[in-house]
Amino acid sequence: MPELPEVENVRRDLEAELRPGTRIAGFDFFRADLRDPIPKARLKKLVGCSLTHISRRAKYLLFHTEGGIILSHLGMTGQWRIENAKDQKASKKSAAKPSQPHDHVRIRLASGQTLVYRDPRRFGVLDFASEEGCSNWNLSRHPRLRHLGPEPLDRDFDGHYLFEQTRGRKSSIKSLIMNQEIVVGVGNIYACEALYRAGLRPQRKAHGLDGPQCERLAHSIRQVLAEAIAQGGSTIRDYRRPDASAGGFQEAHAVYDREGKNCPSCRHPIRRSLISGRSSFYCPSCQH
DNA sequence: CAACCCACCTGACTGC
DNA sequence: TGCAGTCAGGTGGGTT
Repeated sequence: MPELPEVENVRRDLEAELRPGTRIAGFDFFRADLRDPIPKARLKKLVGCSLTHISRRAKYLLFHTEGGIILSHLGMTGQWRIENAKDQKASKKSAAKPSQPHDHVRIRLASGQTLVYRDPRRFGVLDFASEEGCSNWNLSRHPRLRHLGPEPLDRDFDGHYLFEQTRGRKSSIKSLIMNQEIVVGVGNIYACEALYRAGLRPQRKAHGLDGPQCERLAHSIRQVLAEAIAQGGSTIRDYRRPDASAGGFQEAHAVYDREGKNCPSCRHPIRRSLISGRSSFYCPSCQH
């Protein structure tokens, strides 16, 4: 579900809602595992620690506490929401039960707020990401983060870098930009949209792109992600911000999920084809 | 090794 | 109405 813009919006919304420095009062686990087992015992040691801030690396959310870092990946359908004390009063007799189907974990805070993780398909991840008692552990050593490429909005991601990465690569350019070892945060929606903006067909071989094309593509990736962040991300079906509101960027999609509809630029019908098993949308007239 | 296929899960939607 | 089939924003393990 969520790509970089959606995860970044969740991060911002949560951080804006939470009182800084609030302590973790407890955890409620309604599920032993998501994609992988949840390290309940490790997480429970964070009770009493204060939550200092929330950051993001790639599509991972990182909840920083005095006692370590909670790492969260939303998979396809993961959502975080905040319940306030008055919401919980209504369900206080069922405090040990989830308030919605597919609620898997609840983090109770001393402020009275509760962070709730919900994930119907359970493709998400919840992990503990640092050594006990050490909040400055080098996150790049974590097995889940170790192999990640650069952030697309950082300086080290540009056309030159992308050109270097495409050399000798026989995969499609779309698969390449969705490869999190090459560049993080780009999923199916934004890969399609960035390739449209760059005028490149998604099935083009990566090694066939020249320098200026890589320059255009890197620029398009950065641009589309930045715009999507500003619009609150894309809501196709499941994605919700922590306050349950939808994103707005789906209105700006030129090609994604628009098979048969008109290209906003030339009015040709948008086509869909499968690339590595993923639906890929493009304009046969504007993209070459 | 690079590049693919598929499983992992649930729910929504389609067509018969 | 129901039921089978298809598809979905991601990732990683196994296989070509």
